[in-house]
Amino acid sequence: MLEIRRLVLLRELAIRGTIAAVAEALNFSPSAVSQQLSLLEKETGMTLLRKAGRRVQLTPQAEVLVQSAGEVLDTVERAEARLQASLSVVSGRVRVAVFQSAALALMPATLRAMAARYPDVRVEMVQREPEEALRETWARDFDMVIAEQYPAHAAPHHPGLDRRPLTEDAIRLALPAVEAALHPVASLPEARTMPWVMEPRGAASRHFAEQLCRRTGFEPDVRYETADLQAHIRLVESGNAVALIPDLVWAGRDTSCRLLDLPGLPRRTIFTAQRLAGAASPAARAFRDTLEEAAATRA
Amino acid sequence: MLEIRRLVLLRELAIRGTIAAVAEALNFSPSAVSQQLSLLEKETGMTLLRKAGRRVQLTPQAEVLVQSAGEVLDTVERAEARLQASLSVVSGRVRVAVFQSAALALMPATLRAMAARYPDVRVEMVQREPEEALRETWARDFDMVIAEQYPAHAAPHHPGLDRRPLTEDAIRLALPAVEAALHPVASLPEARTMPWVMEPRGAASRHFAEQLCRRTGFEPDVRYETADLQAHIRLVESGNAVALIPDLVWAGRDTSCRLLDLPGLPRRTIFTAQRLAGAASPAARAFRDTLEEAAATRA
DNA sequence: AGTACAGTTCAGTTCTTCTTAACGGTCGTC
DNA sequence: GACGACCGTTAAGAAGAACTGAACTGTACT
Repeated sequence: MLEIRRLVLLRELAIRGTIAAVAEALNFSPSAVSQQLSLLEKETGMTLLRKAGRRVQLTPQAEVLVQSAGEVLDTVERAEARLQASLSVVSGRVRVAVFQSAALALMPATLRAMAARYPDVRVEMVQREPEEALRETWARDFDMVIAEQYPAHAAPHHPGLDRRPLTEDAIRLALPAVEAALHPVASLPEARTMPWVMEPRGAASRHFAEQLCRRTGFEPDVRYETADLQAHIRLVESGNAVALIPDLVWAGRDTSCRLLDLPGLPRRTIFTAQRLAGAASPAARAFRDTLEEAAATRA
Repeated sequence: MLEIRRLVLLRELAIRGTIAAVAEALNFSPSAVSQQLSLLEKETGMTLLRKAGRRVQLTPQAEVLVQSAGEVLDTVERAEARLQASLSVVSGRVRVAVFQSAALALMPATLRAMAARYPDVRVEMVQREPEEALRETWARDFDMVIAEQYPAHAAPHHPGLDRRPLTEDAIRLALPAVEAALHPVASLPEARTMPWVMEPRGAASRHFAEQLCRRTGFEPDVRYETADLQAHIRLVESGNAVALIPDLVWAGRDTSCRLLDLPGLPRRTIFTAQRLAGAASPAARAFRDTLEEAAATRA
C-alpha cells in the first residue's frame, strides 16, 4: 500500500513548488524530501517527477496522487474532528490566522470569552495578511482564518474552504485634527494635494485606495508606506498624512483624527474561513461562534 | 496528525477481535501491536482500549476511529486504482479467492485469457471457502472473490462489498452407473437408503443437502464427509455413495456418474464480489470482465 | 490447581528515515 | 561568459521509530 506520509509530501510539493520549499516548511532537509519522493516512485512504479530547469515538475500521474492525498488528509481531519466531537467537553487546538486590525479589535474579547467558556481549547493566533492566510489555511498551516475583503477586490477563492461573513465596516477618510481646523476638508477630492499613507503595493487595501483616488480624479501622493495600520493612525494624528481607514481599526481606541464619511462608498467585509473537512471540529466551531458573537457585540 | 498505520492497526483489531490475531495476520509480535496501540492512545489523548476479561474491547471513541480508518483505506485504494487507470496499459495485481469448483471450472480459461490480453496483470489465486473468502476480501486480504450461494442459504452481506452475479448452475443427484443398472433410481426419495457423501457441517452445501433430504422425508445416511468435491465424484463413480452435485463441477470432465435432474429445485448461484473502493482498479475490472466472459462461454 | 491464552512491559535489536557533506546542473547577473 | 545563487540528487552515517523476545500479570477453561 502507498505510504501516506510520502503522498502528503508529494502534495506539499504540488502546493509549494520546489523540494527546497517543502523541506523548509516541514523542517526537513531537502535531501530527506528528495529521498522520500524517490521511494514513492519506487512504490508506485511510475515516474512522478520530471526535471524542469533547476526545479521539478509533477507528471500527470503525480497530479492524480496529489488529489488523492488531499482526500486522505481531509478524511483524517474529519476523523480527528469526529473524535473530539465524541467527547462531552470541547477541547483541542485552534490555529487562527488574523490580520492586524481584527487581531486588535476582535481577538481580545474573543480570547477572553473562549478561555472562560472552553478552558480546554487552546487558541493559537498568528498575524498574517489575508491572502497569504487563506492560502496557508487551505494548506493546513491554520485551522481558521479571519480575512478582509475590499469592495471590488475579491480575495482568492480556494475550493475546499468554507467562507462565512463575520462583519462589515465602513471605510472613512482620516484627517489630522489640526489640518481640519486650518483647511476644513469636506470631501475626498479636496484631499488630492495632501500626503498619503497607504499599505504597500500588493495589499488589497492599497489597490482599493489608489483606485478610489483615481476614480475621484487624482493620483494620490503616497509619501508613506507601511502595512501597520496603527502607524497610519499615528501619521494622521501627527498631521503628516491622510489615509483611508476602515472603522474596525478604531475599536476600543480614542483618536484625535477627524473621520470623514464618504457617501456611496461600499463597506469592507470581514469573513472567516476554514477547511470544510475541519468543520466538524468542536473547538473550531466554538471559536467561530464566539468570534461571531464578539463581532456582533462590537457593532 | 494521527498516524495512519496505527489507525489501521486499530481497525484490524476491531475486525479480528484480539491483539494476538492482529499480530498474526500482519506478521508482527503481539508486543508490537500493543505498543503501537498505546502510542495511538497517547496521540489522541483518549482511552481507546478497555480490558474485557483477558481480551480488550474498543471504546466508543475507538469505534469512531475505526470507521475513519476504513475511510482512509478506501481513499488510498481509490487512489491506487485511479493511478493505474491513468496508464494506458492495464497492469497491477489482483488477488482472488475462489472456491474449489469455480477454481477448476472457471479459472483455467480465465487465467489463459488474462495472460493473453493483459500480460502486465498478475493474478494471484487462493482457494477459500465462500464465507471466509467474503470476509477476507472485505478485510482487504483479497481484491476479488468468487463465491457460491445455495438456495435459501444467503451468504453474509458485507457493506462496502460490491456483489455481481456470475452464473447459475443446477444441482443434480449423482448416482453410480453400476447402481443405476441394478436398481434404477428415478427420484430423490428412492435414494433414502443409500450412503451419502456430503461436505462437512458448516458448509452451505451441507446445510442445503440435508435440508433437501429432510424435506423429501428422510434423514440421509452421511457416511462420508469431505470438503473436496472431486472426492465426492470419486466416491460416487466407485459406487460407494450418492451425492448432490452442482453442474459446475463437471466442467471439462467426463464422468461415468448418472446425473438425475431434480425438477423444481432452485439453482445455485455463483457471484463475484469486490470492495467498492477497488472498483476503479483497471486490473480488477479486467479480471471480472474476463471471468464473466469465461462463465458465459461455458454455459 | 494447573494449563493455555491474552495482553503488557522492558531491554535490546533492526529497520526506516533523517542529516550532513559533496556534487552536477540551471538560471540570473555583473 | 564566468561567477554566484539556487535546486535537486547521491552516499554514508546518525538518529529515531518500530519490532522482537523474554519475563510477568491476569483471565478462562478443565
